[in-house]
Amino acid sequence: MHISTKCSVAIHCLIFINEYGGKQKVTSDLLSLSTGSNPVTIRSILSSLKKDGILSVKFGTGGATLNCPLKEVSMYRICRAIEPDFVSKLFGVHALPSPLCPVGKNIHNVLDCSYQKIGNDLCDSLKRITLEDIISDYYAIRQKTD
Amino acid sequence: MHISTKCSVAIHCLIFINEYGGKQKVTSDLLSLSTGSNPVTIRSILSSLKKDGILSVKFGTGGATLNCPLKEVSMYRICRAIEPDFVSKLFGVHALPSPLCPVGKNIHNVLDCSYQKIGNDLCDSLKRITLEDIISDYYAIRQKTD
DNA sequence: TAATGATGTAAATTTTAAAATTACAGGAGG
DNA sequence: CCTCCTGTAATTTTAAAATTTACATCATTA
Repeated sequence: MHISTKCSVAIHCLIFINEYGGKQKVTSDLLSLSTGSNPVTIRSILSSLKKDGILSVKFGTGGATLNCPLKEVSMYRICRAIEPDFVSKLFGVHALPSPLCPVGKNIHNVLDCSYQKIGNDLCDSLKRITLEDIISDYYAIRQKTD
Repeated sequence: MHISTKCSVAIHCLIFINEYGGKQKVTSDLLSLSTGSNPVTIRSILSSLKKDGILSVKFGTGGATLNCPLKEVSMYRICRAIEPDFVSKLFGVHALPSPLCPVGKNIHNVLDCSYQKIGNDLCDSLKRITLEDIISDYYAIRQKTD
């Protein structure tokens, strides 16, 4: 019910593929080592990103490569690829308010009004950040710490 | 790791208290009936809201009342009262990236850059919605469905 | 053409976080 | 002093996420 850690792992993978995808075969096992998450999880993440056209994975022989200019891959697109209705899962809602109470009867609709506004704002915010920005952050941080 | 359902329950309670707080004694048991969540959960939510000065709860005899003009109670304030570091829990992050990999070594810092921007935007968005807005939504919806 | 090293998925298990429950001490007011 | 309530700790239950296991399938190459 939160924006999944899968999203963080996906970004990790995308940076990795951008960095090493040309030079070597980037497999789910390799990404598993780098991210510390399970190769099956990686494969399911790559599969989602693939369906969205963000990257390609060679079946049989293996290896992932980016499929799309960095600036066209927004965080919104990544989140949506990983979890299509991530917005509606942002806020948890109590499932069983009393239908006998005027507040209980209407609370879901009332909350929806505000949560929809907030969800829209969040999407806008996510659209403003692209993989290009993230990768330039990555280079900036590497320079500082090297 | 998401914005808790406690936040939805808190809003439910605040609407209820605003509506009935003057007329009758609003106890945690009553709110439990209306929300469908446990009285202990309600008490812990009210306790958080109380600490933030949003409402008062009479100890001993019982009953909750609002303590603050509706327009001064933003969703940001509610979320923060319930869960002080809700922003940092918005995005899950994989715990153990490889320190041997240049990407793994830096990924947490890289993600922080973007997640901080998004967190700030979210806070702005939450600050723009107040209990006053929510309660006027409530009245509007009640009129439609009655 | 068989062996190798990948992907793609389904199903079961483990882990983790959230919420409910139980239990009880303590205060206000009739 | 009895009743109804709050405050809070500790335990149990529930639900969601991630890992693990297992295996069918596919391309390359030796």
